[in-house]
Amino acid sequence: MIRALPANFFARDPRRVARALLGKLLVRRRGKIRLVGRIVEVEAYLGWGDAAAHAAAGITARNRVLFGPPGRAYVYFIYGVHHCLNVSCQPEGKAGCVLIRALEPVEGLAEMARARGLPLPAVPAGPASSRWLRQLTSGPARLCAAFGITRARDNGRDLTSRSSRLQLADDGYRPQPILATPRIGIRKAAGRRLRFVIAGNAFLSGR
DNA sequence: ATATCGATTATCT
DNA sequence: GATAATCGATATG
Repeated sequence: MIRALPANFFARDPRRVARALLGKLLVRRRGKIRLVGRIVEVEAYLGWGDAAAHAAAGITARNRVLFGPPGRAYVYFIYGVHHCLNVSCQPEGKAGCVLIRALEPVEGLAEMARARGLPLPAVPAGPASSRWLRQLTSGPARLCAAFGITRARDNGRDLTSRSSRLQLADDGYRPQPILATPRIGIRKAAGRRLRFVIAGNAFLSGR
């Protein structure tokens, strides 16, 4: 039994949402195909007093989703190449979000591989294929590619509605322990420990 | 094993 | 005109 997370789940401080999102599922429905990944790494970006957050300079054409209702997809394009997925937090009018940084692939692996431009593995199991599995969704831009998430397609999308093609869902899994570390790839506010991971999980981004 | 670099564009100064 | 919440390729020890 899996159940979409309701809007009120996201209507609070991004730090609490971030921790609560670990172990939840990202689900993309495309006709008969279903893509599913378990969230293992996230970062919180605050609406106020966080120099690294896109919301820091106030509302702009790009970041306006952050100031809207909770539980919406904020998708941005970066380095001229990549997309990244966030979910808006806090009640409407107050900014904040959580960046989804890594997933453990659960369902639709062949579709994800195709979307990533990766060849199917010659061997379906064993340590050789764990490297291949890690390539699929271990990174914020990788998971967007695997799930076909783009700004044009998904920015502003309601992730909480029953009919949404893209959802965040709970299947009852409760991870632990959770580790807090500094966020990745930012220059400002680099010391704050607002990255949260499932400790020891094999599908975290980076080294 | 780690380090550096290029890609390519939206956004903001 | 500079910068960026990244990735993958290439170079080097």
